[in-house]
Amino acid sequence: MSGGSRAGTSGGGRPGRPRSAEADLAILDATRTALVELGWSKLTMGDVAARAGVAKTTLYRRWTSKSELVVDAVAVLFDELELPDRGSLRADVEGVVRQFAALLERPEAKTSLMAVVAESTRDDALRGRIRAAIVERQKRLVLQGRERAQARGELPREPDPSAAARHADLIFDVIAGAVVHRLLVSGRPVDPAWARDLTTLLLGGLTTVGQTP
Amino acid sequence: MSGGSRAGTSGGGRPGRPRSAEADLAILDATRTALVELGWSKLTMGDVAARAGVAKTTLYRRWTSKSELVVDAVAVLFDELELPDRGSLRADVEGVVRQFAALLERPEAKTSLMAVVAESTRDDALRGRIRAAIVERQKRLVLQGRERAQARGELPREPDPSAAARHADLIFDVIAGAVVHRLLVSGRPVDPAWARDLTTLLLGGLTTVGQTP
Amino acid sequence: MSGGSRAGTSGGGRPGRPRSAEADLAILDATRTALVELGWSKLTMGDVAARAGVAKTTLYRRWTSKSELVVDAVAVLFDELELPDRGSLRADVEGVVRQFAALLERPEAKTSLMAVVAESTRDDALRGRIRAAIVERQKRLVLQGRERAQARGELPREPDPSAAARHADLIFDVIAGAVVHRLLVSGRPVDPAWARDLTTLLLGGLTTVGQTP
Amino acid sequence: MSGGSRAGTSGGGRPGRPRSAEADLAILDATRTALVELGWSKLTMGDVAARAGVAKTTLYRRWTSKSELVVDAVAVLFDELELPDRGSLRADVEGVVRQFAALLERPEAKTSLMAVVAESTRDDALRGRIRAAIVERQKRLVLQGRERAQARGELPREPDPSAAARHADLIFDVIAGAVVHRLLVSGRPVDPAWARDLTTLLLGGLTTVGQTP
DNA sequence: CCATAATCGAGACGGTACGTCGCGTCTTCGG
DNA sequence: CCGAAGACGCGACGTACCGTCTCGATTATGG
Repeated sequence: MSGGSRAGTSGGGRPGRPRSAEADLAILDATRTALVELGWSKLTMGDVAARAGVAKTTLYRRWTSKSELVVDAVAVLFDELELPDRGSLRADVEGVVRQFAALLERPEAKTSLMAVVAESTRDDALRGRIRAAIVERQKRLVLQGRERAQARGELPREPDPSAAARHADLIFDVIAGAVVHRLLVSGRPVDPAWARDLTTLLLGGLTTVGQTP
Repeated sequence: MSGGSRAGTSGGGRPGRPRSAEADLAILDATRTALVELGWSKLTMGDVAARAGVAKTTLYRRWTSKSELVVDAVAVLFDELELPDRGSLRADVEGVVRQFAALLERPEAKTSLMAVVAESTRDDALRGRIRAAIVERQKRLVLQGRERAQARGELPREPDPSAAARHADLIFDVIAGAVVHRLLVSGRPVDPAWARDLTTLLLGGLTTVGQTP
Repeated sequence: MSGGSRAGTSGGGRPGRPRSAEADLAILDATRTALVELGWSKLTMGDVAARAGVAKTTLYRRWTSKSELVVDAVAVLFDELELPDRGSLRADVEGVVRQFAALLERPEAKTSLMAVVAESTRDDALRGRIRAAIVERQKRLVLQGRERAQARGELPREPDPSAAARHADLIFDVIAGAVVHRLLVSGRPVDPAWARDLTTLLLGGLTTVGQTP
Repeated sequence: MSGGSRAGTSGGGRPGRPRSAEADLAILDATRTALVELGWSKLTMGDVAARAGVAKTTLYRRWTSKSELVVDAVAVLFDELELPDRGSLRADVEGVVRQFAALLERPEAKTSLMAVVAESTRDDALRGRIRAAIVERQKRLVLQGRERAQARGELPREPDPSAAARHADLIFDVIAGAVVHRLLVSGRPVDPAWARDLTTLLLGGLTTVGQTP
């Protein structure tokens, strides 16, 4: 979780005292709590360490920067994303929209997501971490929704895989981007009416896009 | 510009030495330069002041935080946005998409925009400043494009003004959101093909949305 | 008072608006008040100006530094020093001791005297101002006391004027120095017993010194 | 030395990295050097830190104000004070006078002593620090001189201990006060003639005072 | 009766230093 | 080797005063 580099628990193990797994959890918990309380810019490594009842050293041994720590702390929220089958493409799309919105309205996510994205414009490693921990988890829903719609016959199967990827990327950027923009830039809620309108726009556009290779 | 709080042209001018207009310009210039060089997180108030040949106090007298300063410094970039009439709704939409993208690929904008949005999740005054200085300037293009399309007869005139506003907001969130997400989150360029695809999706969806009040 | 450089009121007077005499008094008053409240190190020029209801410019036009201002503000306290004839050398000496002490126990004086002396170790102009405004006023009492004692026949007249000056200087340094040291360094009060003891010591020593030219 | 608050030699030493003793010495050295170069009022904490090759925080961790730092830095000068037995009371007294004077003519001392005394009029903790670090070291010489004179039979032993203390305090205030006043207020040197005159006055007065309980 | 000129208040200006905060590293001790 | 504790060098923060400089508005004298 923290870096994917833990030695396996079995098989000898390296010498010396092993790292405390409790510490990891305590730190990530503390990070989320502090994010809600303080927001991104007031959050400090020292404060997180203190809340977690852990020394700063322990923290830096696992995460080298605030950004990486926050990405990992927030990532778990995106594990909750799931796409229950609602029976129709329209219902599924609307479900995705609302799940994205629900997640982004949680203060931990709202406060930190834009901030780490901003940081990542100058830090490729961070960008990779964000993609792996967050973006791909979101994208999975879009892909899953398309798969179902195709199984239902609501959408044709795209024979060209690269075109298929292009379309999925576009849909994803539109859904995620529109929701984020609505919430954080326009500063207005994602209410049912707006979710429905966005869905309608997407469904209307989907066919058109599909037809123009 | 700096605060919108000048005493106004009438009256007799308030007592004391007036603020230096040169300083304002020098500071905003210095801010943009420093943003390009250092990025948001390495940018410091003291550095900006030094570059502008100005005392730190002069800077704090006008802007109370880095965020506000950067918003004002970046705002002028968004004044350049214009919508030349390209003859058709499709061409105009694509033009808007590419202008947004071109702006967001400038390092001053890319680095700072997400950061100030992140800050604004905890600061309503900042949110307002962003809206006034940046968002409204972008939205204007969308409104102007619709107006032209209606004049050309490509789009029907929406009789209900609140529905009209809702639709315009949606279109704006989709365009701006998708472009931002593509560039900063997905980390891929807004090339002509993608711009065309997004435009196709929007045009396909526009009619659908319009029909469902 | 402020600089001794005013052109005489009569005989033309220079052009332009004359300086406000009220301002001078208000400033010196404000200085004393602020000294009592804040002490030397917390006293600021801006604060004095504000208390006096005067612009900083007005203040700097008259005094170039905090030290000079404070010397002038405190000087008037030393004008009150007087030596009523108490009928005997012993009584007069004790009177001088107690007057010095009474003055130095006033907070304006206590706080500022040592401070300006400290400043004067690096500033000859200030040293001169202190001597003229404060030290000479104190010394006058010692000279006057000796004069009376000589008139009474309690002390012989010293024929050599330079020896006379030397002795007076010594006595003065001893009285003033001992009182200051007692109050500010040792931090103990100049009570009647101590004043009597010092006087006794001085009277005992006076004859001895006088005899060794 | 730095604050007298070390945990003591017993126990086990408190947790965490211990404070650097080198830093303490470097800071006090730097303070003395800077005092000579700049004087009290131009001395800044930042400058001292830089000279000592130390961070400002390290400095503030040990001393909370310029005054306290300077007291500790100057205190070591007063450790050098010693009273070699010169064979007679007169010679010993004159020795004390000249040692005080020699010390006060060193620029570190001259510049700072009055300043910290001035500060101490508003700060009891500082006053205590001054007394412990400086005044008591001086006073020791006076007590030692009296002891020797009594051993030699030049002075009677005072049976009443409180009267003995009172007399010693008086002598000390007179010597130290007179020397300080001569040097810093009157601004004249403590030359041999003046030292002899002061000594004569003291010796003449000593007997008198002793006789009046 | 106006021109000249120094004053006044106000407050912005370029600076310097402040004392604090957070960073990320290091040094200690104990487990 | 880990972990807590905490000192360390560093760099930025935002504030306080400094002493100077415009401003417009007074208030004198002198032509």
